[in-house]
Amino acid sequence: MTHQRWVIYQTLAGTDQHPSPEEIFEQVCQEIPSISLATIYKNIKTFLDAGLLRAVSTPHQTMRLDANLESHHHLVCASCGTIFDLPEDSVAPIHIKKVSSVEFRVEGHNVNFLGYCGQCSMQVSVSS
Amino acid sequence: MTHQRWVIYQTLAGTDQHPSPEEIFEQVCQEIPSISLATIYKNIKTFLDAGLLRAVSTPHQTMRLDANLESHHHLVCASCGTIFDLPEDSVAPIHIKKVSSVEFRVEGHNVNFLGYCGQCSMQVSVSS
DNA sequence: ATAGGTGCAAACTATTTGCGAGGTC
DNA sequence: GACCTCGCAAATAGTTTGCACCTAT
Repeated sequence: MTHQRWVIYQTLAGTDQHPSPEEIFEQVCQEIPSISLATIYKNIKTFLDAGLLRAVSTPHQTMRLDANLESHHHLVCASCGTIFDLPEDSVAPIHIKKVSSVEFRVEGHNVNFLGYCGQCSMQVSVSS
Repeated sequence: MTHQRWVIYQTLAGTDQHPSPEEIFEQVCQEIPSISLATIYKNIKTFLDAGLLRAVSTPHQTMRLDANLESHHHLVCASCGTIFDLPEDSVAPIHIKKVSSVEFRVEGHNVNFLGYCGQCSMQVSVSS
């Protein structure tokens, strides 16, 4: 809608990198030197809410630790943030068919299933 | 080695939750009321370095955004943090065989392959 | 005219660091 | 005794918010 919103979105859409808010800020600054970092954040939030954008990692506001060193996967509740373990054998084996163009040495992988836990699932159903 | 380190580790190992540093702190506080949050963080770092502990989400120090709304996966470099996209069809279809005991409504999933990108791969080889 | 967006500065939250005191081997 | 760890407090990084002004419809 506004010029700055447009430029921010173009910057995000026009890259295959996965920029941080700070990086967006620096890029947009070249077009709109007067822009403020707060505007970047506010717009990112708007885009996220609108579903035009996704954050790459699972959305914990803080670090989450795991002393279970065996390979396993996670169920992450999008609402309350609770993480449940999922034993590796609950999921069919995973392997990359071909690593397109990128040179990359894979050491491990981890699947995050995003969804709603029993509790939140109910609350959402009730409140909607 | 020290008492506090022992208690912190026991707390981490003795839960199937995925606690935040803050939560660890509160738990350990009940045994060692004089402990400081900085000690928790220092020990977590020690454990992470030693490989006794893992952080659940991919380790960006900051939010990473993605305007590509199609389902796809990520290659995350453990060294430099760069994220590469991997088209969904590069990976065999994923599905949960059975959701063990947990009630959970899955809405989506995402695979993160952790490893080393071409650049960092070389540097590691050279420096080691 | 009105709703919503912007920029600034201040507030917050999560995490890290420096340093002197104290515990461990 | 040397070295590492602890606890405190201050510093830093990332993100959010309040507010007054401005702009598009």
